[in-house]
Amino acid sequence: MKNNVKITRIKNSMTQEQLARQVGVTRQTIGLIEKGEYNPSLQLCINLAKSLNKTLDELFWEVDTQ
Amino acid sequence: MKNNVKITRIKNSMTQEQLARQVGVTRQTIGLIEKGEYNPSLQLCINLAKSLNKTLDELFWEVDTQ
DNA sequence: CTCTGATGTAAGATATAAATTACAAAAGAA
DNA sequence: TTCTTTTGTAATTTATATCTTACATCAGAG
Repeated sequence: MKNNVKITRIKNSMTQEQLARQVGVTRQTIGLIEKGEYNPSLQLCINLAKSLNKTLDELFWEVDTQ
Repeated sequence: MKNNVKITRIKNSMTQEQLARQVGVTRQTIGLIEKGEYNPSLQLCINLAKSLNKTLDELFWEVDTQ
């Protein structure tokens, strides 16, 4: 469940708390997603992508190989 | 939760049952996802994309506007 | 018409994403 | 050093995705 959420969030100079509020979840949920320990819902992934100005593919598609 | 799963599955000449087995869920789950009534997990979306030879964006990103 | 494969859908059970609360541990600013 | 912000993480609870079983429906083949 590796992804580019953490690196993208930091590039956007956002805290976990700020991102969490924008997408409507808690800071802990963001932390676990960044750590790769959650299997988030599609809707949350879409909200994350929009908040970070990325697409689903850029955040979650074949992250290991890029 | 609109998506392109159903049209892509039909283009690939697959039944719900065949797709379900490939991605490791039940036929009912595929049916509900195609109907837009589920908010599937990211891992399931990735499995669907790989089984259908598409990316996440092609199946789930801004489906309403394309 | 019947028969079969494919699909729609519903009820109840289970698994797990996500919330809530809480506390500890970093890291930076003063 | 202390103070504050940010992050890591754990326990418990809640919400919901998914499974299981089941039955109805629909389309096509015979």
